[in-house]
Amino acid sequence: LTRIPIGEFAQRTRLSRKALRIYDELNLVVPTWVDPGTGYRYYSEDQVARARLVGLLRRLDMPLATIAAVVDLDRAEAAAAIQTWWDGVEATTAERRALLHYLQKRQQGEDQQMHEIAQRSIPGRTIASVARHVNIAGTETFFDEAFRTLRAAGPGIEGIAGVPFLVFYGEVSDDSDGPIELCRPIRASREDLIAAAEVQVRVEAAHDEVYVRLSKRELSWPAMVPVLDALERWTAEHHRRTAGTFRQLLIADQRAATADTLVCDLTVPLR
Amino acid sequence: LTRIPIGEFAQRTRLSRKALRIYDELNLVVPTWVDPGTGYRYYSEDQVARARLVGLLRRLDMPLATIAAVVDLDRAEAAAAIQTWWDGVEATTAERRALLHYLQKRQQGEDQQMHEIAQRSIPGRTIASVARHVNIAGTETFFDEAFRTLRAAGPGIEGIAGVPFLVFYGEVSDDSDGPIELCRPIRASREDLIAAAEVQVRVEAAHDEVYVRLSKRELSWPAMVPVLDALERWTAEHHRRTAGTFRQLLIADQRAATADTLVCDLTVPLR
DNA sequence: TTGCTCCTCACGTCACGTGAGGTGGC
DNA sequence: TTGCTCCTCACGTCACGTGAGGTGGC
Repeated sequence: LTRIPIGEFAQRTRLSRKALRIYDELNLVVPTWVDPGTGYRYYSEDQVARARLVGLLRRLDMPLATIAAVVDLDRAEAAAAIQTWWDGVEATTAERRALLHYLQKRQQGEDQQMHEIAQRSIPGRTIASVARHVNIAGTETFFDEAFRTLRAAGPGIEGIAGVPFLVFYGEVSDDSDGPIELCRPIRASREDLIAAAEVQVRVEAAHDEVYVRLSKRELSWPAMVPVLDALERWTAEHHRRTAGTFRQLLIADQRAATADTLVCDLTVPLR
Repeated sequence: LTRIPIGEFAQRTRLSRKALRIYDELNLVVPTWVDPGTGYRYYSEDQVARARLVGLLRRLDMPLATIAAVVDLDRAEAAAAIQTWWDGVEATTAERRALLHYLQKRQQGEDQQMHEIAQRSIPGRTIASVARHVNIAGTETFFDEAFRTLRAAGPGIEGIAGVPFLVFYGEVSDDSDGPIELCRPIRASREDLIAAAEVQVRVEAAHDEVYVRLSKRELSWPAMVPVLDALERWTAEHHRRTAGTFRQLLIADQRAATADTLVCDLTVPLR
């Protein structure tokens, strides 16, 4: 039945008053009693442990939203949730580290050309596509849905004229949703298609493209940066210029693939 | 003499327009020509590389201020600056990792009592002190200056009655400056002191304190959290209550110490 | 009664994303 | 002339720090 005012509670938990007020608002650490007249917050002794845990997780830089989920789980579940979150942090750090090593090697002039880059001609063709704005979390779902939509609307197996591909028109990341398009080259004319509002049909002109074949592992974001740089360099060295954003030709099922399976051609169209 | 508008430049560098406008404002990547009538930004071919480097460093999560410093250095210096920055990132990650392991062990009930905690009585005494608000970066300087101030104003060697100590009244971190106080127990009365505006003299009442002896390594921030928790637990188990914030008794010179030298008593006063 | 603690706005931080509302260029 | 690109505000994000201006409690 101790009634601890916010200042003392802040000292005991090594949190700031401001932080405590925010945690109150977010229902993370709610004072056991608030004076209705003055708005003064009073905490109890047994809230110290919870507040400290929150503070400790913040020191790990865990977002408050994640903390809110974690602190209401039981021991074992909480431990698992924390571990899962931290694995993500370590994975991100590993990717950054890899990108740093690439940068350092490049700065030293070690132009490690690990990828075999080539050029090929793409004939003019008709393309059926489904486009949408998605962020990273939504790509998987988009992919499934778009594929189903195209299959339902499409001209059937005999009308398919090539490997499906994704076009990325803007940046797709954690906190930004770029326009993305799933495309399928077809033999059919517009009339063969079952009407579906989402499906667009257009004719793509003949053009050249540079490409490189990538494994599932190399398809993650930071890992792709050096590859795109290499494609650009190759293009410049061959006195060509790129036209538009890059594409991913889906040459194998990603779901069934291991990290080293070659699943995709990364492609940039040329003028 | 290519005149690339912002949209095309954004595509080629895989940066957003918004980002490019910000980099322009910060003089990080400035368009070679801006139409004075319309404000349209036009970039040139040779800016692509610089813009890409900025984008790559941003992917590593380097702050724009650091990037601004890095991109204007030559190869070798830039490489060194990047490495220094990254070392800091890795150090922070290592500290977080250590704190996580502490948390995980604690949750599993493994109450690893690595530190020997004890209690002792402090007699009432007179204290001369210098206080200031500092953030992490300023502590070193504060320490030097405060020590010199105290020595200049103080009663001389024969008047000193104990080890100097630091009191932390608030949180001291990267982006917050807490009030911090360097204290020196003295035998002298107020009259013995040379007047110095910054120096305060006060009488501290007799009290008990819990303490633990720490090495230089254990004195870093996240590493201290478990130790403070342990002091709190010890206090509760012995049916005492803490009074105020913690202190660091400076029992050895930190500068000359190796990571394992015991340099400090971490102390919490009791009621 | 005097300080001290507490309260609630409100603004700044950092690097952008996302409209709104408007104009220039092909 | 119609779209498309570009422009400049302005607000939101995240977890607070830092006053300002005001009131309650011992």
